[in-house]
Amino acid sequence: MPKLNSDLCDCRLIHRHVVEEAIASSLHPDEITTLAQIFKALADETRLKILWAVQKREMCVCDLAAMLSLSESAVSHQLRLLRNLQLVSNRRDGVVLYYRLADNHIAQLIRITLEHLRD
Amino acid sequence: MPKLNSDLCDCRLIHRHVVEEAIASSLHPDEITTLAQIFKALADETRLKILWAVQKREMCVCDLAAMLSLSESAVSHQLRLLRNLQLVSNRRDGVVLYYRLADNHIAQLIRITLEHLRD
DNA sequence: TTAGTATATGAGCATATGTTCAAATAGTCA
DNA sequence: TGACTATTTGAACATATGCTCATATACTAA
Repeated sequence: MPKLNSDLCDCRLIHRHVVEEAIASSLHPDEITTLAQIFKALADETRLKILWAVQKREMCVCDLAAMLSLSESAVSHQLRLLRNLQLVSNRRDGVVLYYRLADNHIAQLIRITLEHLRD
Repeated sequence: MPKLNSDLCDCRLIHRHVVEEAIASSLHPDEITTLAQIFKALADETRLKILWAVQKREMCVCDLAAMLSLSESAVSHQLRLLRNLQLVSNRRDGVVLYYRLADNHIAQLIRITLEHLRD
């Protein structure tokens, strides 16, 4: 947990105990980093569309490129990012790589957010 | 809904019906935009910390700055962004502005995501 | 092996983002 | 009114991001 060091902090402190309490109940730095990472993955329209599409059935890179009207290279770059975060996984069938959603939490997260913004 | 125009699309099409089905079940462009916007707001460690802090009790700008070890200007810029998205709201008491979470869905979203990454 | 196909990768580039700094507002209190 | 405080704002700057283009890799089939 981060700790308030009043000697090093030259900020004005209007409500010291509020700040101390906020720091005490703050999230673990690792959790914050991971949270931001997940939300970053979802914070792009191309990636959202990819994740939404491969949630239902697996798709290959050129199909995704056709669907998105984007170059296969652009799609491949985004897939690498999603792969690195283990949000998608792939299966090779000959020359073709089929991508699918690897983490059902993610689809759920998108669906929940969608419901919230609909009401 | 976006529509596949095979005359304009020069992409290779390995599985035409898969692409068409993906396009048919794709999200509305406005929904995609709003989704990305919400996730973008959550895709930054500073903003996550702010949202997490003001969910419990309202805090003023300088308190947040002290908590985050950031300049008040930096915090103010981020608060403006969150205000524009109506994720936080404020209350003035004399010279001091107190910020609080305006949208409980957001805190819920963070909590849900947190639970998911914990297991 | 060789040609061909599907995808991945790296460099480069334009735009977006987060912070700092200096200056502007807005409210308070003498 | 005028000094003071809390916050906002705009410009500037460094870094991050998403795409394109050219090239490399991996597998297939002749």
